[in-house]
Amino acid sequence: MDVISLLKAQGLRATSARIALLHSLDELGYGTAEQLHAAVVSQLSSVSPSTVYRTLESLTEHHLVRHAHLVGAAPSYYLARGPEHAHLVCNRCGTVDNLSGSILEHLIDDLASSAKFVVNTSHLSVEGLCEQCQQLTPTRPATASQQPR
Amino acid sequence: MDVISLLKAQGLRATSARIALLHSLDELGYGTAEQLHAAVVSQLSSVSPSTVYRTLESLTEHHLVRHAHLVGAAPSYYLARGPEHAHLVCNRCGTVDNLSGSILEHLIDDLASSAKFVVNTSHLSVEGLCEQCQQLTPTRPATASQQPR
DNA sequence: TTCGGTGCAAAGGGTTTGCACTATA
DNA sequence: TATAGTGCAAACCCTTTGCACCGAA
Repeated sequence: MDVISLLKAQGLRATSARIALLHSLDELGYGTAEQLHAAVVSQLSSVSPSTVYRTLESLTEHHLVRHAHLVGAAPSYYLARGPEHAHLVCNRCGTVDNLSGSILEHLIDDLASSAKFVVNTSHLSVEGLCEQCQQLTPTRPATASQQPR
Repeated sequence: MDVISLLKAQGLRATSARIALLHSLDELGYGTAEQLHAAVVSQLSSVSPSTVYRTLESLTEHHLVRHAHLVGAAPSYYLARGPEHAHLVCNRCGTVDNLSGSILEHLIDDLASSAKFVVNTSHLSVEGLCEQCQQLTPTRPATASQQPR
């Protein structure tokens, strides 16, 4: 990932904090502000939480980053690659999968025709059990997180 | 609504704060802790926020109340009547509709077969535009709330 | 050199907790 | 009367903001 070009193409300065944040997002896939702050600090000590919050806001405005409400209160951020999509969140292992393409379209069409409701795709996240976790536990245990605190 | 019997059936004391909270939930349909606190205070002055939080927790444990993450960070609480269901939330007017029955089942079956994902119904809320709001505005304005602050 | 970006510390808002008091049963 | 429930105030946590300094361009 040429993170520096991405930033410069948006007229943003390629600071070490931003580079580290984009790399963290690339590695983690998804992360809350707190999780990302922890990840950035592990690469680059002494990055303040406020920088992470401000950077996420700025990157979101410049369409390099998007966020979704996956689980719990805090939004999870991710790199904006490709078109907006919905998310499948596993309540057991915390894995996040994209929900897009024909499966998503079918779901949208279905709700439009049966409930007369136009779904806002970018805000859609569906919790449940992924294929692997279905085999492990028929019952749903306490919420697990991909990145435990 | 015989709120007092509901409480006593659960071995809970029928205090004025709890009665007012249950009545507020009945009237509002859905509300965050803050919205419900405002509603309770308007009926019964001097109910502290902490009582509302503790009461919502207690009522949830006793299955009189459920909550969903409808919009934004704070959970919205509602009276637990009937089986658990999903929600359709209009981003424009804030209306919350139940998503249940065959439409919901079809959606669940669809995701199970196409994405091998078992949906957690009670945590599912779908944002978008309700039928009325589709006719008013093709574009999505700033988030409105059913109960503006 | 300039001004976008950052760190620090303080403020802010919503939620939780400890403790003494109240009021239901 | 006993104790579940409450009010108050403080503590808490996450997030935002003001301001002076730093460093990328």
